Amino acid sequence: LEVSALARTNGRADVEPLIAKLSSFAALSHNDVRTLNESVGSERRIAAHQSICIEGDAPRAAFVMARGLACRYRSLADGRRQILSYLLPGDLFNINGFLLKAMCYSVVAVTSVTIAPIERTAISRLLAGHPRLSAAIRWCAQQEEAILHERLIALGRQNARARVAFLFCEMVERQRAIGLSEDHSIRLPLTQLDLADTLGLTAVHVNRVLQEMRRENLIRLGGAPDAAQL
Amino acid sequence: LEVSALARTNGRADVEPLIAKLSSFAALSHNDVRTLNESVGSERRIAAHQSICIEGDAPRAAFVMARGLACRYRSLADGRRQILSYLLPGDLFNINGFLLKAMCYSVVAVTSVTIAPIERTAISRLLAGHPRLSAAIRWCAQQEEAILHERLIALGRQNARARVAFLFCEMVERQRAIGLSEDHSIRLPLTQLDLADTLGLTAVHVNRVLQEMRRENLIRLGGAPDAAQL
DNA sequence: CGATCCTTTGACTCAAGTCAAACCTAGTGG
DNA sequence: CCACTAGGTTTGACTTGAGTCAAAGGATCG
Repeated sequence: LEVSALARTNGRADVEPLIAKLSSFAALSHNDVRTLNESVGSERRIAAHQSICIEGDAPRAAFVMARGLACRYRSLADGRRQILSYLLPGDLFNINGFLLKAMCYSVVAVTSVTIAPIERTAISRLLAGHPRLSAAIRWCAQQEEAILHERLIALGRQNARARVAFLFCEMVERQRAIGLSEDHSIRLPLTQLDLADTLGLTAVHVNRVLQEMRRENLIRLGGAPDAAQL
Repeated sequence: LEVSALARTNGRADVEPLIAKLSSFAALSHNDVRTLNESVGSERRIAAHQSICIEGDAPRAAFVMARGLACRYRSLADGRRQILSYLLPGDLFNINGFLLKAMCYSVVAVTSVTIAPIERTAISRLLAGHPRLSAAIRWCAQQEEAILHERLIALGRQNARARVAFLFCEMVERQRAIGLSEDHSIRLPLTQLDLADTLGLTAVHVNRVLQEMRRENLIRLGGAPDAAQL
């Protein structure tokens, strides 16, 4: 919010990843694409570890992720937190946020992130007047729900090893889907504490599981040090 | 909304609970109510423990819960299962189901249940042509997402006691919201195994927690034996 | 009067948490 | 350049909440 000084251009933001994602549901018309482009405001840059919105705030706008990695989380009274989901380029969030009085979770940038706001009126126009876009967006929501379900199953019924494996697979699949990975290696700029807060574990235990997996050559951590972000 | 009293026609199903729920988001017009009534088909009765839909099936129709208690769940390869959410009267499900090729969870009736189908075409008509209804339905979806988030936090970061407490509170609140409970006592026709499958625990451990809570008079299990269902 | 689910109990195990210290960067600023 | 920090990662020793197994009691219902 404060960091937005660096906002890229005067013009509209990059909705390329979103278009790519929606297209994999149904081919969008030229008109659909134009509508999308006109719906988003000028993009905003947010530095890593900066809050994007905070639990309890009144919902201000919806956003499209253009670049980077962010996560939704809730923090508990005792200081622990639970990460609820990750936002990758192309993800929409808070589309229905205006219907509630307050955000019930926080969103923070994990890496440096660029987002493109979508105004309330643009959302209404889009959902009401563009059946195909509207369906595509509902399709995204269904997918997010499915991911939440998967995570619930992981936390409820899988041990630490399986949870870690599951999260890695999710991230690989999602990054492949939006063209951020060609093979099975991804950039995953999360700390072990982040993983722990996602998977309902402690950082110490995540560490042990990761070492085990490395020892078995199930995963390979490679610090490709090129700073290219997500 | 007394309007709906006259809606109990011969053919159509009882959408009273749904109307009540949507109304708590925004007052519905006479027209909205009529539309809802016309959107649902004739109601179907489903006996306890009968499947309503099965993971992998092609989505057939959306439903409104009219009476009873149902749950969505996924079963794992090793026979265990995870319950994802409960459906109470007034809850919609599978509204966006048509957008995926296959159901990714199963739904089963916990008690005897009556549901009212909504055809695909009715959904489209409703979402496209009735902004207020459409918003109300999106609002419901937001609430469901919030419940999923709560459950995720419970499974990820709370111990058994807190998970049980959380689930009971959720059910009390939800039943009060739709007028199924006046005080803080509810009908919760779940076995301890159901609770375990919801909370990521074992039935044995749920049993121990429940006993502890009873000993401390935090809860009181009362077999009010009148067979009145949800 | 079995048969079938649930619930309870007890003894034992184990996956994951806790605590605490050491180690490793990468970044900062003198 | 180098000490100084501050996150993040490892390690080891110990604890504990929840799972497992197995058997015994209720209910409920043809």
